[in-house]
Amino acid sequence: MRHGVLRSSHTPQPSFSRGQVSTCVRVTFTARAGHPADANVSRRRSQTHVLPALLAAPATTMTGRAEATTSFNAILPATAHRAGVVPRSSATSSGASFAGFLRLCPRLRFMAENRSKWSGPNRAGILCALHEPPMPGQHLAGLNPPQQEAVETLSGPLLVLAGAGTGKTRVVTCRMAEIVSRGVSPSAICAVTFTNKAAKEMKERVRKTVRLGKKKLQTMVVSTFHSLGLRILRDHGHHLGLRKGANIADESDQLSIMTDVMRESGLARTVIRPNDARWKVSLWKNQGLRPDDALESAELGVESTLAVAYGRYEAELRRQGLLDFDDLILRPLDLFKEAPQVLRGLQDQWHYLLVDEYQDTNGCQYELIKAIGGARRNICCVGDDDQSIYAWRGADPERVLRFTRDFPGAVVVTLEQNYRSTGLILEGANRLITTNTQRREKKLWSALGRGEPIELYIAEDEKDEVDFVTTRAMLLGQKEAMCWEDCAILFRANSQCRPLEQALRARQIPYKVVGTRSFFDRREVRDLLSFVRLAKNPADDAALLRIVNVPPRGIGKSSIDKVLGWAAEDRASAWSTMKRRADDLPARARDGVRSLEEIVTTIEELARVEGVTPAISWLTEATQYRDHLRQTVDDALELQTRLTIVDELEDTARTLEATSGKASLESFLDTLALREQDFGDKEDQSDGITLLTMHAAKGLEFPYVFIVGMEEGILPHRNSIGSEEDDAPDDRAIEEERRLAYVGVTRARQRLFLSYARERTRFGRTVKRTMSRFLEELGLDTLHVTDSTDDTPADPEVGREMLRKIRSRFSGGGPSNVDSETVTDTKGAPDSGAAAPTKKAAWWESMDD
DNA sequence: TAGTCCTGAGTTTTT
DNA sequence: CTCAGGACTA
Ligand SMILES: Nc1ncnc2c1ncn2[C@@H]1O[C@H](COP(=O)(O)OP(=O)(O)OP(=O)(O)O)[C@@H](O)[C@H]1O
Repeated sequence: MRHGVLRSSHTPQPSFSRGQVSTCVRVTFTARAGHPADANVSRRRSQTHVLPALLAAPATTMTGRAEATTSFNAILPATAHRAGVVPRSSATSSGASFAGFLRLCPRLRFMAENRSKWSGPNRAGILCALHEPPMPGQHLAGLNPPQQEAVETLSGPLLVLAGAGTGKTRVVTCRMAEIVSRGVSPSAICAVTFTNKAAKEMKERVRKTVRLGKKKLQTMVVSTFHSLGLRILRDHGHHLGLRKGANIADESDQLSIMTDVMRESGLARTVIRPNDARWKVSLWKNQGLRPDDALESAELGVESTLAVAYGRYEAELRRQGLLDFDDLILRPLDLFKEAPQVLRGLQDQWHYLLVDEYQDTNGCQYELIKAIGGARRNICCVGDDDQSIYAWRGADPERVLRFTRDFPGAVVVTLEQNYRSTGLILEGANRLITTNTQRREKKLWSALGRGEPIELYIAEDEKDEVDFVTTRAMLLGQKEAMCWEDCAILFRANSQCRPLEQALRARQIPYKVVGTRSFFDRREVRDLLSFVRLAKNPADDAALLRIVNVPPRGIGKSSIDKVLGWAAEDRASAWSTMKRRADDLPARARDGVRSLEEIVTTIEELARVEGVTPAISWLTEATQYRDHLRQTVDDALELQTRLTIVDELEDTARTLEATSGKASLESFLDTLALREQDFGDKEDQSDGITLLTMHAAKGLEFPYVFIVGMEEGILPHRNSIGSEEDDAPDDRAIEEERRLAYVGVTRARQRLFLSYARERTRFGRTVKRTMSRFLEELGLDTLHVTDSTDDTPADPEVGREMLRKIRSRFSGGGPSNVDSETVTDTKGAPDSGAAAPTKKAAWWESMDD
């Protein structure tokens, strides 16, 4: 078959989007041999490139089933080898390498999974190879010998220590399946992960692996550490004197409480910013240091004053019946001391504990798990010291290496085969990580062939960089039939996300953002939830203060101060005091208190009787929150955004109750506080490119990965580099950054695109940037580099550089020309606009257009 | 009490 | 540059 250009002749739907192509898009496959540009394309494509293109054609043009199967059978082994995906010896249509090969073909996978009409003999085989593991009940079949050993080691401490993509998580899920298949009740299993995303992913994998009904399955605990801690506190917190309605303090509550206690402790915000103070206190808590311990270990001066403030902070939280995130881990430990019978109960309940990403557990989390493991010590941890990226939060990168000391007699299993990435990606990752000195040496190899080289794009500026990403992504959609959902864009900091979103939106490429906290941190959400919090826990002064006069109801600053004064005298909560002594306030304020009281009690009643959804709807009505917004927000677009946020909050309640039945205010607030549920009603995880930080990406994988901002100052982050005057750069910090880069790189299965910008506009100033040291360490000479200005190596001569810039502005594509390949194809398939996949722009996205 | 204007600080990563 | 929070005035 000749190479050619895929051109959609009917709907502008050149890219392939799962779930959208129920009817075949007609694609003409035009051979373009002889075109001057083709020589270039062919040469470049002679590696794996050709493969997806070939597969894309039959998938869209074929109608007959027989044709489909024969074509696949004919093409697969040969092409696979030619493409370098599978070594010749294993390039057959059966066995593990076939599976590996299939995983690299999103299009094929899509067909096998979604086109029920296609039922050729290979379908079962393909599905079998793709699904994880092959079929429910056959979980052992998809494992290599060391994995099997780990899965079958069912008693005593077990550590799986292995590099990225070696199937550690698969071990965890299959081990759970194995436990269940031996007749153990799923309720005896508790699996813990670090992030919501990972927990969700694991639940999904378990669901596919275990042969169990939904009911039974739900008795199995698969959750994050924090949600596990909260569960324990909710069930048994009364032993600690924990108030029934204890609320979870969000970041801004923590901040305002911290600001208060700092003032009381005589700690000026110029000395240490409240946010930094909060951060430091959180670190103490994560290390398991109580206020006394902190005071003892603190250096004299600011730190010891802060330790005092820490004590007050804790007291204040307790007074208001609040828990901060760290308490969710810390307080269960107190509980176990206070009420050993509770611990014994848990030990009896969970006979099997599993911890994913063990390298990220901090001191307290370790204690928690160890305690629940008890004498049975039936703890299975999987991890990779090279992927430890949470030291800043109290995790100890060496903890995973200490496992055998912490749990004497532990079985340790190591895995060496990487099933995720193609060779060149893996080699780069290995080169990068071996630069670290503090690490355990590991073997890591891949049988997936060399694959494509890692690509590096050197952009002119930040705009050029995002242009590159979107252009390249569209191209991959057109040429390689990339599903949007097979693609992810990774970045170091959340702030890098916005520009990407804008660019994607401009091209109408669908996307989804993972874990951005922006929804929950919106003022509208926090306001409305504060009413709910108050309804649940009248002692929650933080919540009261936020909404006491929102929307304005005549309770001004002086009234509030009065109430706070009385409350302090009586040692009572602000809300109860306010209600009790409303008559001592000015008439307007008194009326305000009465109406607030009415609102709060009604929320509670409504929620109790009818559920959260009506309670929230009623709340927005009763407070006339929407009208309030209409009055205070002038900008029409901004208003629209905020109104939609209110809608989305209602939808969130609705979604929660639709999936798990009538909910209590508590479970609603908890779910939101722990960010366990996506915001709004988008349970229908629409297809789209995934945008997420490298931290959030840990444990996930994508065939196509972009990593942006490969610059000194971003990755490694400048706070980790150490200041210029500082002679001793912080090696530990740099090594963590390097591990972070390693995590990012190892998310990619098939293609990896790195990029950085030569200059960036920050705070209105244009700043020159330099390439990340990690690029050098990955092996710059192995990267396929494309420069924004030219493909020839950068010329130091300034004049010529400028000339090039000018020239590129006039050459049709604008300054954002990607590599020659791109240009060629854009000509072939005239910009058909963004792919069809329509994504209704989510509410929060319309904000900054 | 509520709205407007101005200053100054901000960019790490998660629950 | 942009947004948030503080000071100031009606
Ligand atoms: N024995 C196996 N045969 C074929 N594929 C496998 C095998 N084990 C795991 N895989 C596949 O390899 C990929 C990586 O597996 P998994 O996510 O479990 O790795 P991991 O070690 O947890 O990675 P990370 O360290 O990045 O979290 C997955 O796509 C998984 O399906």
